[in-house]
Amino acid sequence: MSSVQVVRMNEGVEWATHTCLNLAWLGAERAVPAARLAAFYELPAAYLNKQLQALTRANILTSVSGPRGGFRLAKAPEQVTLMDVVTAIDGPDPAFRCTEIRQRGGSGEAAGPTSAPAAPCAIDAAMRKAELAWRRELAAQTLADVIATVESSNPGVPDKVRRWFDDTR
Amino acid sequence: MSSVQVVRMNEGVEWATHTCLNLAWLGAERAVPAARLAAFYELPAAYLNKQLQALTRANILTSVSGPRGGFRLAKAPEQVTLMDVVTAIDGPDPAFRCTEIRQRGGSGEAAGPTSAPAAPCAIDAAMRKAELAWRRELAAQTLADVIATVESSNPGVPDKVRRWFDDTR
DNA sequence: GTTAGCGTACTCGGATACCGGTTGTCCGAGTGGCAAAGG
DNA sequence: CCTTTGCCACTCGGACAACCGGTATCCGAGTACGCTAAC
Repeated sequence: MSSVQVVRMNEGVEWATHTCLNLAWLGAERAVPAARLAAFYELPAAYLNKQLQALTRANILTSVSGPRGGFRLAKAPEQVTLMDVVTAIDGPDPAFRCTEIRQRGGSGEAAGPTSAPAAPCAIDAAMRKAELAWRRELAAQTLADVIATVESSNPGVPDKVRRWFDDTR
Repeated sequence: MSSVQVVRMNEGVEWATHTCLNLAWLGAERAVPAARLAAFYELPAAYLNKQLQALTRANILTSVSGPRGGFRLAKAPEQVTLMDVVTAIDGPDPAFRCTEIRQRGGSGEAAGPTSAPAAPCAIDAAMRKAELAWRRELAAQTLADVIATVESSNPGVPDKVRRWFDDTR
């Protein structure tokens, strides 16, 4: 009843990040269709396609249409931060939106000339500060960092990925 | 089209926090009904009531029924962090939920005995790290800190609040 | 005058509808490759 | 054998529907106050 998990982040973020990792392991030479990328994780292809389009708009991937087409990384993994990916999928807006309710009702009118430039909302500032820390932490981690972590704790993964995408040619 | 602001936080967080500030300025002696607290910001009373119930469940407020009833702060403002408020309203679950898609499809079966205890998901770890920074920042700010900020940049506010709640007795 | 009892009005609390947005799906536009035909 | 040309299959891209969770609302349970009436 009370556990309503509201701050939920878009689920496509997980898909997009994993897919970016796979694309990095496969190299930026050949393009991989969305359908194949989706099949690797048994995801709905059309919906993953939607996420990849968002990544393309954000210049994280490049897309090429037609046969032999697909997606590939637009930059080196060192150049793409997790913040970039999250922003591309989840949008650029902050989680906490100050709607300035303090200006309404009781506090608003009674203060004579409303023109008094109210100081910035302290609550908004505090929330913004916390979100900034979150963004800074996300921006500090690149795809290359995540790749390094995976390869160190699970060295076989890159080969396995390459093998799978080659076999099911 | 692309700007879909997905990570949005529950709007009630703003209402709840502002209301907590007002309750702090009014003192913890008398209880204030949800209807009056809502009227101050011209908010829908029944819905704010819902948020205040959540704060009560989290032991941030105490509620008393009947005439002369209402809500009051359960602790000193120094004892309540913004993290407490956000958790009470938005729920305790993290924004990023790792669904472990990496276990499915191509990577899952082919690795012989699936029993191999896969290392923790690196993406999940990175996201969790960022969220931890966010939580730490929220936990570092108490209601008292926010109050101090407001009173320093806008000294008249506390009196104005008290006056309004006294006048509309 | 005092006190016990009752009615009433006010408040929280949870159960109940409504709506916007994420999730999921589909079809059209564009493009490169392949094959066949002609030189 | 080489070149050209037309067709076709494959891919992205954005438009369309469905389901879920936040938004908003309402009515019932409980309580303290105030009034009345009896002692």
